[in-house]
Amino acid sequence: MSAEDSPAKKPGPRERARAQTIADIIGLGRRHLAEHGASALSLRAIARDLGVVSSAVYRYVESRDELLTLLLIDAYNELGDAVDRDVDALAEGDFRGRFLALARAVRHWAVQEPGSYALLFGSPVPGYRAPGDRTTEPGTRVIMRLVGILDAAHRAGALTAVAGGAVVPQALAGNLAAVRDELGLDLPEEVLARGVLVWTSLFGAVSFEVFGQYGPDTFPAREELFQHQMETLAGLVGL
Amino acid sequence: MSAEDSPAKKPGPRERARAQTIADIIGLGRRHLAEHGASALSLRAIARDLGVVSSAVYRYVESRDELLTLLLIDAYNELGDAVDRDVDALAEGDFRGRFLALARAVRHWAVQEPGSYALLFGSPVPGYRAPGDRTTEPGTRVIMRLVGILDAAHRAGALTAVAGGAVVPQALAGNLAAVRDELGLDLPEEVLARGVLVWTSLFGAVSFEVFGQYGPDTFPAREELFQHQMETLAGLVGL
DNA sequence: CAAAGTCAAGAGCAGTGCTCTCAAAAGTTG
DNA sequence: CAACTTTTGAGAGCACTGCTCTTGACTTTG
Repeated sequence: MSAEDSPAKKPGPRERARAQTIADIIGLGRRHLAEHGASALSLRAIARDLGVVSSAVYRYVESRDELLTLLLIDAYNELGDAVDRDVDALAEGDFRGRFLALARAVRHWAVQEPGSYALLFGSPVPGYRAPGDRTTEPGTRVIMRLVGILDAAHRAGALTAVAGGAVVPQALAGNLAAVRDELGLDLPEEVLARGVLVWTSLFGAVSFEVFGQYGPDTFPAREELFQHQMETLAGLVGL
Repeated sequence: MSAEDSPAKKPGPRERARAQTIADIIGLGRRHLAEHGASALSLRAIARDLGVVSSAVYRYVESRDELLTLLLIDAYNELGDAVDRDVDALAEGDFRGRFLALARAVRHWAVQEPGSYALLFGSPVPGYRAPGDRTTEPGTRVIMRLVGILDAAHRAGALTAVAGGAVVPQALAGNLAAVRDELGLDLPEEVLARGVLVWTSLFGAVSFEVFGQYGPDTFPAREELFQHQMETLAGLVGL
């Protein structure tokens, strides 16, 4: 975090070259991620592609885990940017449209970058634990955006009351209230609970597709399937 | 593949010992899976635990991928058995109860065997592709059971009509009709579509929990959260 | 211009999947 | 029971992995 403690001293030709090399490594890392999967990420292979001996890479990246962290942050931010872009393209008051755009953006990015998606939302990499202080902020951008849409819709009175809501048990209501207070939201527990369900369901649907859980040709109309699922989920929270 | 062409000749002391050794290897494999993750599965480590040199293991398991396949089938069947057990414990006509039991069984097994769960529903293992002819049958047991419950409920007229159903687009309706015919179901497209959503959402919720997507202490009441989510999903399909 | 800092290379350690050869053990058969 | 056949385990070896350490060269800076 406090690596460059001098906020804006002078870039210098050296740090520029160094930053460029690190960026190249991340780029190659993403390619390897997409082609061979997260846990097959090899610093040696990256060094080869970089035209350099393996040990040289350690000058720029502390370890394989460090590279994984860099890729994690990079991927989270790319996903977050993609979501922001598509959501912001719609009117602020178009809550349902914004939710559907968010969902489509997640799916689109995931299908296009299955390796990175697997790193973020797939099985945890065996010996690796993400450093929370650097990954939580980028890692929560999508859910923040999602609850933001819900909250805005609720504040605008645009959420239609949903029927057949099961009661939220005491313990869960407490957790939800804590989340609401921490994020400064205005949503009732029932809506927040359904929002969490929508969140997990969205990624469940995307994961099924990206990880190949559907049969090879059970759902050729995957786009339509996903769209229909998201519309159903939108209805579930009254959007 | 057609190793034992004589269906039921004589077990023989040799094949018995061999089968036992393979069973031991699978058992150790499952332990390693749980402790170090799917892609860190090492035949050499298993050989060590087995008290044998690495090359000896290849006498029993063709390759690392073959062992992965064996573990995959084993895990699918364990999950299937767990689900069957819990579902069958309830009356045939208790459709909603059976669905909730199925969901709880999936979650329970997943939490208890995160390694195996990750192998089945997490990121695909880099160089590995499951042989469909041996894994599809055990791999579809849960969804078969789920649609079975839905179909039975529908045939019994126990599915309450759900409001606000988005229309199922043409292409998707075709896919769903094909699935329905192939499985001999009686469900209308709208219900089947929602059934698929429930399916993916169930595993989305479980994956979030098992893969640690929730913050470390955002939802201490995970049991209640899951239960509430499943009840909401049950309502979604009219159960 | 020389000191300080940075860099790539190479050797080396311990681990991996997998193949091969060879001798011992075990079961099967006459 | 002895001879034969099959199965088994051990060991060496290949190519790969992450990572560390030392060495020599190169660039930037005071």
